Amino acid sequence: MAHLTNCIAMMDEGIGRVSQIIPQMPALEARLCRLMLMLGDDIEEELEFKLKPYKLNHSEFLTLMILYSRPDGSSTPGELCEYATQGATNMTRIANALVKRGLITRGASEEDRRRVLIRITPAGRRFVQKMLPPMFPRVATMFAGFSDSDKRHLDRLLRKLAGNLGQLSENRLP
Amino acid sequence: MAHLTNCIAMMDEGIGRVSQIIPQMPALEARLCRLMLMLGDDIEEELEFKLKPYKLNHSEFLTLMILYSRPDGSSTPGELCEYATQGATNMTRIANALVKRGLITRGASEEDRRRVLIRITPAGRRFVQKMLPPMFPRVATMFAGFSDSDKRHLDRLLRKLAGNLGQLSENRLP
DNA sequence: ACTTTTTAATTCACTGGTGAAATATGAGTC
DNA sequence: GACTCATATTTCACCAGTGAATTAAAAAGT
Repeated sequence: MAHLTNCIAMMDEGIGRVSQIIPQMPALEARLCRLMLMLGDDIEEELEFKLKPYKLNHSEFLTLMILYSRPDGSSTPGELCEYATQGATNMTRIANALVKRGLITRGASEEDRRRVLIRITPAGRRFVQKMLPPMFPRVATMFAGFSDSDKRHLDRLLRKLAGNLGQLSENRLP
Repeated sequence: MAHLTNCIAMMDEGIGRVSQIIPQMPALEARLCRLMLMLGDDIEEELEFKLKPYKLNHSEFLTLMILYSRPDGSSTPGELCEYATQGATNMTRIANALVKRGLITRGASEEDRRRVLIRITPAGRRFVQKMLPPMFPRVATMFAGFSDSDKRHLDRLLRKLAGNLGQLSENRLP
């Protein structure tokens, strides 16, 4: 049997038993939470698998895609940290790796000399255009059997969840 | 504005622009995929935040919870790897950490002497019972504003997605 | 104008997690 | 019953990511 299915079955039983011992637990919500975590991990694994032939990891890929999606193909480490949800430390490493492969360039900013300007190269663009299409079939397969309304529903529910999570994370910072 | 919301807005724009350049991209599916990844990361972050006061990380917590949820409170490293989706190497480290804190015990199995028997201690059970309830409010808040039907729908869609992902990961192993 | 504070990026030391090899036991087979 | 083969765990060397300190430049306060 598929590993994921197996884990989910085990999780269902486990949460069932725990909520018998501790009845005030929000069992349904905890289940949804665990499901989101498991699926997130599994999608990440799937993604890393598809990236392996290109010798990229998730965060390098994401960084490159953000640059690719920019009208001017450029950004700064700080901004990339924000959108790739990475620490500045790690962004330094990511940029090092991508520069070494000639997919991006790094140069000093003219206006603000503390800043570094990161720009995707023509080679970087070609690389993205070559590697992206082979990933499409598997992405499409992930949602096989989903009707249009299923997809819309899922999108709506996930964004709603995102709103709540956003509030939670704001409450914990200050 | 909340970081997550910001990232999602940026992702929407980015995918929009990329799918103009590469129209055969399954844009809606890619969006759902990215949403799942972002939310998964964010929920993980939220979880780790709640675990920090107890000096546990996600995988240690999950391992402890699996043991707690077992009728006999015991398992083996191999089985825990399977259900916590961890490599054997890391399970050794996790077990070391939990043994050192007196939350589990590790002993040789009688029947099969290759195996190691891991068992939650009374102290481990007390620890779980003390740390779990304070997490409930935030879990409940995650799904604030979700009707019962929303939750059922989300559960159904996530399990459907899990089924598809299970197939994908089977196809890539052999 | 000059000191203080803030912001951007990097470096360093560390934690968490992985793959490959080592160790040890059990199972199958001739 | 010795000989492969498979299974369970651990050890070792490495990769990815983080927090704290560092460097450098800009902005704000006086």
